[in-house]
This record gives sequence, structure tokens and C-alpha cells, in this order.
Amino acid sequence: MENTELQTKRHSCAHIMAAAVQQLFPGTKLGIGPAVDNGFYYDFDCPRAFTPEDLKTIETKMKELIKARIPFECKQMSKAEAKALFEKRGETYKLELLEDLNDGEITIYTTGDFVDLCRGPHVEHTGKINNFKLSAIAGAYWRGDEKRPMLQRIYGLSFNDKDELNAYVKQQEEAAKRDHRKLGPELDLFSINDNVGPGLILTHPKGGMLRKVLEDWIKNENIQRGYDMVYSPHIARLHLFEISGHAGFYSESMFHPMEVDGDKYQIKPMNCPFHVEIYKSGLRSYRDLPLRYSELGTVYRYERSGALHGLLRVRGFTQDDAHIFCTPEQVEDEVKQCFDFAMHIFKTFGFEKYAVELSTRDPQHPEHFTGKVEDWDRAENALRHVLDSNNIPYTTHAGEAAFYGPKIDIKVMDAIGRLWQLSTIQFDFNLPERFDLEYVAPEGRKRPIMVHRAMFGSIERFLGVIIEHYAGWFPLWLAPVQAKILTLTDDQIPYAKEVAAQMRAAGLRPQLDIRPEKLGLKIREAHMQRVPYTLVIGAKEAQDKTITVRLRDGKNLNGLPLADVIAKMKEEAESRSLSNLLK
RNA sequence: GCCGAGAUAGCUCAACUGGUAGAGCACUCGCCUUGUAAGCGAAAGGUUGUGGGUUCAAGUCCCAUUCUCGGCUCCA
Repeated sequence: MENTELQTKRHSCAHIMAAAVQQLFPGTKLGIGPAVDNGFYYDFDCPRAFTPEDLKTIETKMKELIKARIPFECKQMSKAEAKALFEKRGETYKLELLEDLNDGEITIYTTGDFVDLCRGPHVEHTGKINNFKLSAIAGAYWRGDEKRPMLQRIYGLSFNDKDELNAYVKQQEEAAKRDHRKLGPELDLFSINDNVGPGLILTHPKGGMLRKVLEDWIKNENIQRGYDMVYSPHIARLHLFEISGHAGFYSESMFHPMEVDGDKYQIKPMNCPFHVEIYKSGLRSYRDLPLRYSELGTVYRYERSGALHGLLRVRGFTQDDAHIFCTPEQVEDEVKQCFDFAMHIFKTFGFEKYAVELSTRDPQHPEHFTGKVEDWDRAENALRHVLDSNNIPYTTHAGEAAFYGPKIDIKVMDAIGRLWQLSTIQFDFNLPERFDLEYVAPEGRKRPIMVHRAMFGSIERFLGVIIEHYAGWFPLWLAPVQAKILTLTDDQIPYAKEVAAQMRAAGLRPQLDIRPEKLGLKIREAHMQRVPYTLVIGAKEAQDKTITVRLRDGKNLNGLPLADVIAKMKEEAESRSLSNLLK
């Protein structure tokens, strides 16, 4: 919260909204009402469901309160006094919050008749509030706990001035235009279909080409970094997941097993146990380590229906998964290599905004975590050391580690500022134990360290993120159709076909548009399909064996020699350039 | 899963308080041979998400259900 003045305004605005709501809907109980990134919210317990029309009524009431310039008054009081006050007002949620506070640190803010348990600070009076807009109604569990009552949350936007507010609204509109759920079907990349089922993706030919390019690239990157490629089946005996522990700890996220010949089979939610079994298929020496098994492994997880979100949260997805088995001495090098790999990917795709999170165990609650303390210490230090020595800013989340090991997660920001996890590097002290993994060291049999890692996270999610990141304007190496060849009249068809053939021979992906339509129409369609280069062929070009290239911004490069165009495009694609070489 | 909103032609949307489901674009056919973001015309396209109910009459009202969207929770 960098701008404290704005945060104060936002929080005060939340109070005014709550005051308005309590005036309009007497008996409404208060939850909490903090300032957030773009404004504020307040949670209410009101028997009547708020409607979008109510937002307008509440806004009007808020404006009345603002006009009245009601002072925000702070009162210090004892716990007993505060308790009596909120009991009288029937504010059961505030009473619960009060329980967690110590005597002597309780402050109450009042605004006219409105009373709130609040640390403050606030603006002097309601007249200081302006430039806000109530934006949404949503459900939210009391204290974020799904076992507690669901309250109604009203979100509001609030900024320093009108321009900032308008700019924010504008930015949200722009972001909505690049939403992958809209662009994906528009660009014919993928669809989700009711008959197939929620959270299950149909990848269309163009999306398929994009995915193939991504998969080829990541496989090669893996191989160059010393990973082996393995494959594993989509189903396995449930028994496998009983050994791994997933059938116990993870069963809520697994599809129900199916009956086969009196035995139970499970569609896989994870690739790890398979890779572990590959490791176990032979006796491993310390000389063999590290072993790095990689697989584009498709997994199926039962995600709760309300959690599904386009390509970013689905029920069937393919992880660019890998498991590294190594000695304790090798751990840090391996983690560093994984981290460098992730950075290489972000650089290749041009992601500038990302957040690194280190999740460690909570030493207060050792019972939540499996494995030896010295292993945890070594692992956490390795993760921390890699981040520190690379000067990577990160946030540490104590207690957020998985029960089986600490991890680094890297999230990137989508078009509308939401963070999505892509890369993850996780230690696992659980599976080596459960599967009794070993390697032979000079001093005898030892347990290897196991590291899970995914770089894209899931191919589907990565695709969703890059659709939004590029707004559909993929760099040439990724674009499913790299150039659209447009003819002016039927006379140019033979030359257009020759151009397409030469481009294909050079490894490029052209597409012909030889319809007898106006050039303007063809250009419009090529542009809307976000094709990087539009190649125009008229009588002149056919005659001279040249090409007129129309760039994305509308600029034309007239009469370039065909061979030059192909060479430049080839260079641009092969170098995975993020900008056009033809310009 | 929970709270709320929604679902009408391939897409974007219309149809006032219940009274014969329409338009633009796309698709198909015909004409136009076209020089940088939409040429003209015609035809076709629907069991209004699905299943019940109320009514003389349901896209519209009621119930159930599926899916989608905004959040919560959870996560790659």
C-alpha cells in the first residue's frame, strides 16, 4: 500500500458506503470493509440480496452523506465498552473480531449514526470523499472460510481524481478486449463445448499449430538442459495413488476411479508417481544422478465448477512436468538451473511483470509438514540462496509450503492484472519416502532428493496467458498463420501459389486468400485474424516476382524481392524475435 | 461447492406490462476481376440451454436442472 493518503480515502469511502447501506437496509450487519488495489469493499449480512439497481440507490445515499460533511470521530475504549456497544447494535461479526483484540488497542470510528470497529486512520469528514463508483456485488465467506456464512460484498472503485478513475475503467475495457476467452474463439484457437464438458478444451487447428510450436520448443529446451523424455499412461491402478498418498490427501481433486476387471483404475491427477516408478525400475548409483525425467503429461483434476476459468483453470491439462532426482549436494545447482530456465522462458516470451514467491514451512507447526528438519533447512536455504544470489525480488510465505516440501512459484500478470501461476519448483520429501527410493552411494544406500518442476505450468494456461499478453498478435515464430497472401485478381493465382510453395519450403506458414473479393475486405479479414504479415500480389508484383508487404500498423513495403521477404521472415521466426525484422 | 447475475440463428443483439420470434454480420448461391480495414442482390438459417408446471395462450410467469459470467474458496 504505497499511497497511504489514497488508501485512507478508500477506507473512509467503505465506511460511508456501509453507513448508506445501514440507512437503506436497517438491520444489515457489518463484516469487514478494507481498502484494496483499485478501491474498497465492504461485506454485509443482509437478508435481502442486493441488486445492481441497489448500487445506484446506495451511491445516491452516499452522495447525500458526503454533502453533509459528517466528521469521522475516533474513540478509544475498553474491550468491555466496545463489546457492550456492538452487542447493543447487534453487530455479531464485529463482536467476533473484538475477541481477537487486546484491551487498550480498541478504537471505534463513528460517522453520524454509523459506528465501526476500526484501526483508522480516516479523512476528517465525509465531504473529503469523491471520485468513487460502486462496481460489483459478489458473495464472500465470512473470514474467507467456506464453512462460515456467506456475506454480500459490494466492491467500489476509488481514485485520486476523475482522470485516474476514467483511465482505470478504460484500461479494464481494453483488457476485456484481449481476454483469451473472447480472443481464443475469435481467432479460432480453441473452444469449450457443453457436450464435451466444462473445463475441457477443444484445440482448433490454429491453436494446435501454436501448441505444437510451444511443445517442440520446450522439449528441445529440456533436452539441451539434460532432461530425459519419458511418457506415462493417462490411467493407472488406483493402488499407485494409494502408495503416493494422493488417494488420501488429494482425493477431493481426483475424478472418481473406474472399475476394470474387479480392480480400480484412476485417471491421473499427477505425473509424479509414474516418474517415480521409472526411477525405481532400476538400481541407481550416485554416478547416475541427477536424473531428470520430463514429460508433457496430461492430467485430469476435478476442479470445483465455480473455479473454472477459460484456459487458465480447467479440468484436463498438460503440464510440462519434470522430476529431478539428485543427491543433497546437487540440490542447489539443480534449483538454480530450474530458476534460470524459468527466467529464460520469461525473456523469450517478453514477460516483464512477474512475481516470485517462496513458500516455506511454518516452524510453529511442524506437524503440518513431513520430512526431516535438516532436509527442509537445506531445501529452503537452497531456494533462498538461488533467489538472493540472483538479486531476484521475492516474497516469502511462511507456512504456505506444501506438506511435502518448500517451493518457489513464479506468477505472471494477465491483461487485467490478475496473477497466474506458471512456473513452480517444489521439493518433495514425501514420495521418495513412500516409494522407498534409493541410490547407491560410496558409503551405502541413500534416499535421493526429489524436485518437481514445471516451467509453463500447463500448456493450456500458458496459451491463455500469452493470448492475453500479446493480445492475439503473436510473434512470428508462434503465429499459426505467419503470412496471408492476397491476390488482386484471378490472374495472380499462379504466382500466389508459387509464393506460398516457396514459403512453405522455407519452413514458413503462409495462407492463401485467392477469393475474387475486394482487396480492402481481404486486408480487413487478415488484420482481424492478427496475421503478422499481409502479402499483397497484384499484376505488378506477379510481373516483377516481388511482394508488397503490409505490416500490422498499416505501413506498406512496396515491391520487395520475394527471396528477401522469405529470408527476413525466416530469420525473424528462427530467432524467435519479439519484433518485426521486415519494417 | 457457495452467493449473485445470465443463457434467443454460427457471432453480436432486439422482441413494452404473457398475444404470429426479428435485424446486422458470417455461411450458401448469383453478379462484380477488384490496389490497402466491410461491393451488390437473393435464399437459407430457431423445439428461445434442457425437463416439468401455470395459462385459452409462455422467449416472457413458477419449479428443477445444465452451462456461462462476476466474486468467495481452492489451485498448474
